[in-house]
Amino acid sequence: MGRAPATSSSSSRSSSSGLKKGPWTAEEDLKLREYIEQHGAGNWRTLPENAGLQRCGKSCRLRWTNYLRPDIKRGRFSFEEEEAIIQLHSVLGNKWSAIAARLPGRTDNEIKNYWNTHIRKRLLRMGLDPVTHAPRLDHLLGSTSQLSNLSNLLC
DNA sequence: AAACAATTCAACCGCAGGACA
DNA sequence: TTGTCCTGCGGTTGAATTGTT
Repeated sequence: MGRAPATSSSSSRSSSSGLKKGPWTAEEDLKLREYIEQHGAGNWRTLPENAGLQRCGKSCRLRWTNYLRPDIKRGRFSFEEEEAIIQLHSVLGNKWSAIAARLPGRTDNEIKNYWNTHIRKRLLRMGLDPVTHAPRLDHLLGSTSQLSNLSNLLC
């Protein structure tokens, strides 16, 4: 293994190699969409140059898979979808791509974001551990001091 | 209306692993 | 077997948006 990253490690919005970073413009979206519709994705590394984009292939692939793909279902998650995510997460854990594969039209990135911003908090409010889905011990005991007392007893 | 805090989510990074020469 | 290229994944960041005081 071991090679230079495909993209600049700089956090600036345009790398020293001349590649653009940050939010995509409508014009860039159009270029990428039209290119893939005509030629297919093919090689992501060479796609930006062929499509006339000042982006790295990785950025193009991410934009396509998470936003531009025609089969993506946008908008809020339904109650059924949310329940499905919780159920799948209890079995698969943080395997977001595996969960996304079972939810047509949803991307792993979208599910991961939704989990971290909505579902995780909902489970915590319900007194459930978002990792194990089991009732939280500290929540049941009501305070951290009681928890430390318990751990002292166990030692 | 303004300032500040909290939340959301698009986009990034680093790494793992498959394919291939 | 080893090194390189490429793709895909999970975790994280930070700008934009929304809510609260």
